[in-house]
Amino acid sequence: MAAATLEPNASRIRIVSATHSQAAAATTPATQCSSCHLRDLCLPCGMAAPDIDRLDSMQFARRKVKAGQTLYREGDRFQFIYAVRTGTLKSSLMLADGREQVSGFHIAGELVGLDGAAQGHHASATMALEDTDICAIPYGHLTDLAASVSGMQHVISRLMSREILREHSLMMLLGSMNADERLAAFLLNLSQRYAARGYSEREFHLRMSRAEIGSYLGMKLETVSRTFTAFQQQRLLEVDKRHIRITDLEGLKRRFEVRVH
Amino acid sequence: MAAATLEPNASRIRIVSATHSQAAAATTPATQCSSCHLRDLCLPCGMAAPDIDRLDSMQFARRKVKAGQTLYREGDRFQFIYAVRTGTLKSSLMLADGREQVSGFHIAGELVGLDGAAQGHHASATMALEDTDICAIPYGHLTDLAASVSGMQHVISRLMSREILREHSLMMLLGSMNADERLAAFLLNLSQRYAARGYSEREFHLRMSRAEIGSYLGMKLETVSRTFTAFQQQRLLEVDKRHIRITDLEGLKRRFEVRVH
DNA sequence: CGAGTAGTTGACATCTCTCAATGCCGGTGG
DNA sequence: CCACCGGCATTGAGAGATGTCAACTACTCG
Repeated sequence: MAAATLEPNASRIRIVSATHSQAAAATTPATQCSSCHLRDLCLPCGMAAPDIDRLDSMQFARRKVKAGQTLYREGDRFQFIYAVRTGTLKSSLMLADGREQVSGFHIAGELVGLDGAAQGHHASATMALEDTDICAIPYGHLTDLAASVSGMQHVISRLMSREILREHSLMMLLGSMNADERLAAFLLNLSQRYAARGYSEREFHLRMSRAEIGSYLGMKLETVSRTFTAFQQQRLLEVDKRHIRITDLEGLKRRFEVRVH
Repeated sequence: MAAATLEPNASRIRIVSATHSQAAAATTPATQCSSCHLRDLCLPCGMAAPDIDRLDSMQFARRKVKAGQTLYREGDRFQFIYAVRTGTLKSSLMLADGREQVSGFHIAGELVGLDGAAQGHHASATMALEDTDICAIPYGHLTDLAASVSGMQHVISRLMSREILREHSLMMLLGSMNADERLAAFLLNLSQRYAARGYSEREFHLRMSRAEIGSYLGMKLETVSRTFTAFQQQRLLEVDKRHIRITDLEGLKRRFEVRVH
């Protein structure tokens, strides 16, 4: 439903900024990892300096994705993985009957699109929730590089394995937690990710709707909304639409006693 | 709970067959991929003949795991991935309060343990549901090989990406399906996997308890049981404890119109 | 100003869980 | 050999959580 209403919007936007077409070369200047402020979070994370230099030789294309525009759709050929520079994306899968399952939200420094490596085409669709800036990393070049630079092989596996872990904890959440625990886990996860990027861990702005949060957490938007107000009444949060202030971080953590490592 | 009652059992067994200790070298003769009857499903799947020959040079150790015994535990050092030769395994994660979330069941020709690659230790535990025979594949050797054999790099990424896809569909299942759809999806998935191995797609024996199925599908064992009887009343299945006969495969598919393709 | 979108809230329906009783089976020990 | 026990599965009744439907508000965009 959300997808159905948003797609026309996406194409409207595409007409305005027609240069940003799917899978096209960059319109903005290329970028080097070594000088990127996200280098400690993103692709080069954990790499040795000489290996990062090799990455620089690849000159990743930059691209802007407007709010509501899709980066790739389910079934699109897998050519790139994408590093988020600024902004927020969501990935989602579709059931035949139109039900949407949001499989992830991605913020600055995170990598998107690895799900395509198995079959050569993307298994999910990814859309910008706000105006977003990305690096497009040609996957083929990356694996070529891995053949010559021994450390690179490890980097790729680590990226994928990290993705597997991420999905593990989502499965945990969906499989064995109730609504309170799910929302608490979600907010704490976001909080940590913002904190790692130097933003406040207690106060942030959600870029996604209640329906999108609900889909991600396996619950309906009304339940998300009710859980937000419940948390507010328990003095864990202050909520004003999409603006969140965590007033009792410890209390929130107590809701969600997961030992996800 | 399941884990707590089964662990002592595992160690009892270990005393009896003391040679099969965690992460130890094989006690059974090593095996070559090229002559394995599972080669088209397992690790070498999709590889060129010369590359498979390179695999053979690694001489994977074989190991037996008795029913109830664990292959690795959460937190164990990640050294091997394991290929199932015969038998069935389950992987699971634990919440701090003891709730278990089964994250997968693995049968012949499937690979287990890749979740450890990100952090160097396993994020889940894996246990045999029946007497099981595996190949232990040293992950370090595999990545070394990837550095010299260009095709191998691709194989590893494909394996991991496949794991990501598998978890995607589980997320879909947990996030947006009801009890009927979940159980139908589970049975159809099993059916397909057995069919791919030359077994009947309509009749098979479940190696896991109702509680384990329930944990995997995010529902309670009673609900699993009730759903089985409902399917039986609708003439979709014949169920006798763990023996399943699918009498209306198409009808079952209609329950679960997922386009996970 | 009017239409559309997002969010909140209430009332009620439905689904799944919880607790409890029972049956079945295989293994063990008298 | 049989009685007993423990584990697994099934079933019922009732509770509780979440979903559904609908009304209402606030806000944005044209």
